[in-house]
Amino acid sequence: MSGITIDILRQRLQARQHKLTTQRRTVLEVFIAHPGEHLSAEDVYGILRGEDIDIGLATVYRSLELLANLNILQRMEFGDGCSRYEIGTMSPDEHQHHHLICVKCGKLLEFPDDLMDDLENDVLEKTGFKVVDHQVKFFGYCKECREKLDK
Amino acid sequence: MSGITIDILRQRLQARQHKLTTQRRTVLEVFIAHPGEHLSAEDVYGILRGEDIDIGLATVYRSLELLANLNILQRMEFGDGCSRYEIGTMSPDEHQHHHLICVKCGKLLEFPDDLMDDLENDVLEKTGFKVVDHQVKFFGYCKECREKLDK
DNA sequence: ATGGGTGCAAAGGTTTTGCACTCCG
DNA sequence: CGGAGTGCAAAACCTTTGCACCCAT
Repeated sequence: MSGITIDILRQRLQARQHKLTTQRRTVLEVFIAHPGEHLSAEDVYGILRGEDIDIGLATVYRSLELLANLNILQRMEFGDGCSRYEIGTMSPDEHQHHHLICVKCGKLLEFPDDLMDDLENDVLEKTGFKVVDHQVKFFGYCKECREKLDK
Repeated sequence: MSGITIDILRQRLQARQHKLTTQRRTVLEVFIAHPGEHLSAEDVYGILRGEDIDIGLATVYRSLELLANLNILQRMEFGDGCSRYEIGTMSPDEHQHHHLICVKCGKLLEFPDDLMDDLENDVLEKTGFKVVDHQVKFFGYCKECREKLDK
């Protein structure tokens, strides 16, 4: 449950004197309707086109960047040549997840985000760097691929 | 101390029946000569050009991809529009580092990689996914930017 | 009404690819 | 020698930008 709503978008846009346009609302709605997916600009564009909603690809790019700046979406790179976005959590306390990437089959799994607090406190104590967010990618072998290897 | 040498490159190339060319050796030497830097293809190309070494940009791209596949280089994205590479550690036991990215000034800091083993064991127990490598990015405010904010 | 936002197309930047030539094994 | 590897330029992508028009506020 992400907790992000159009109302939150409206509030954060207002705080920066930006306008709530149909396009920006629509882009966010795509992410609300596709929870857990890591969508690229082209993905979002395609989904909207499939719903017969007219929007310019450049506008999708601009909306994604804006939504990321508003901390509504989180931008990430999986090395497939394009940026991907995922709906972020509403509060920093809510649990995010790590990404597990199988180097054999390429599958992307998720894992609840825990145990990072100790590490972040350690960073603050030793460097003075105050962590507000993190992104963790694990590379390895998923269960299925490991079972195949064992054979 | 990364421990990666040209000999290791030779070995790993041989294991896959690939050839040790001057270009591949030269690209790796750039990383050996620039420890701790996160170089893009263009960076490597520029460095070699500055040393009057002739190499094609496409070859740099191909070498980087190959070296990453051989687990000699590690590929990473910092959201500046290009892939960057860093020399990897020779053994999984050697210590890597996390990346701290200041969202205010953009500075990139590093932090010794510890405390991840518990998390990786947890992943294995709960999902069957065997982690062999990880990449951690922390976003936040560096010491200098925090001091400026406090004023 | 007015300035920010959009759409389109063109430009920009990174990375990949086709093909003839080179050179490692 | 033979085939993998290289260099070059073109192509393929992803993303950004300029500008005329549109529409939230």
